Amino acid sequence: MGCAVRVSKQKSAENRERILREASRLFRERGLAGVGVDALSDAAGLSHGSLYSQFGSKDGLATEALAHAFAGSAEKYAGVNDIAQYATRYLCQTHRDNRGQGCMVAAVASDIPHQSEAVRAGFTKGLRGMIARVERIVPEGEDPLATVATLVGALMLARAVDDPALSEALLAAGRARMIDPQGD
Amino acid sequence: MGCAVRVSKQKSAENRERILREASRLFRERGLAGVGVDALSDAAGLSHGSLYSQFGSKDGLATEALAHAFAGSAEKYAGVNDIAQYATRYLCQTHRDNRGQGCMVAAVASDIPHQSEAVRAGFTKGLRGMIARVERIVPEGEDPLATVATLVGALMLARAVDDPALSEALLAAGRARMIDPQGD
DNA sequence: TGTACATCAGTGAACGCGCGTTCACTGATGTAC
DNA sequence: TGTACATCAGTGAACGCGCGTTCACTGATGTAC
Repeated sequence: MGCAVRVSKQKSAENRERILREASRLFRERGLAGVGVDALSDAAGLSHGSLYSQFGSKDGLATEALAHAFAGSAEKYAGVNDIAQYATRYLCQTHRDNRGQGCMVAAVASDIPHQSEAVRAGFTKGLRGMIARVERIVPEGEDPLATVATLVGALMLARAVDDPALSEALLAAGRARMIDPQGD
Repeated sequence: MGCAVRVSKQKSAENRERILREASRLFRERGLAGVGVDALSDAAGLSHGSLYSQFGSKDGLATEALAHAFAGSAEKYAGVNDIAQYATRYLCQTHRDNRGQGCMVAAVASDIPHQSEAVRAGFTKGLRGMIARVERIVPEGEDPLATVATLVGALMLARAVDDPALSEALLAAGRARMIDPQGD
């Protein structure tokens, strides 16, 4: 029955890609500590040993899964060229409700202080990417760091609260701040 | 040797208070999933059984520890009556580096979607408290929800990144946005 | 006030479970000739 | 092109460990008389 065997280079690369795709989804959905190696390997249809063969440790996989997710975000927001469009796309119900395909920064930010150096470094690199993207489209004189903080904070809080009205209000407040920074 | 015995009502109330104080510190320092019941009871100098006697479950303790921390924050910020002072106190290195005594919202925000109904409800209540405090001191026309999102987001990201310069820049950007919302 | 006894905060051994990791093994792939 | 063999991606059993929770028990506290 389904015995372990050597696998072609192409198949192996496909497996690696699939592990990263599923891991970056699961980590965003449940947090870095919230997914075990069995859940990770099951989602990719492999045994947990294959995961060690490819990545060495759960931490190694987490580091690469972060990079994988950040690469996806870079692609997704590449064509966005004004801050209103960015905020509309970032602070919407779809993004709020689909953690698994969304922003890794907002998904794991408060886990990061408890992670390894490698993971923290990967997170920092990904956040810098987001900052650079925002920097290009932010109005003259606005600090892109404050804009990113508002985007990330509003999305995280909208996901955390148990009141749908407050959740929507948080998203709306963030969008309004981007589009009309003076308030009403 | 140190046998289990009944304890006076006063002693029991002191124990309860000490558990809550240590639990709300540890949860903020290491996250809700990052502290086990043994660590929690050890920190209070009791056995883990006493914790179940007082709170029923880890989740029950977490719910009360959240409320305890939020009550502390309410007291701490009660006397703050302009947004510049609030931001200066909230977005500083001391607050960033002392998670255990700081804002519970920023400490556990991205853990919350994975918690029980009771914990989410407690978090939402605490966040509403923070919003109400900010609402009173925010300039006319500014949305307090956006202000809170910026404060929380900036603090969380400042804690997450591994580059001290970027961390300080995130805090400074948040402060500047509060004090001079037009940017430079 | 003094005595008898029920209460219950706290103890500590034990539970089943899932965690991350190790390791001897498999056998088709890929390579050397 | 055909044959012999080393490589190594993936398998699955096993590991020690810490998790959250249960439970029979203890004995000073607090109460009823």
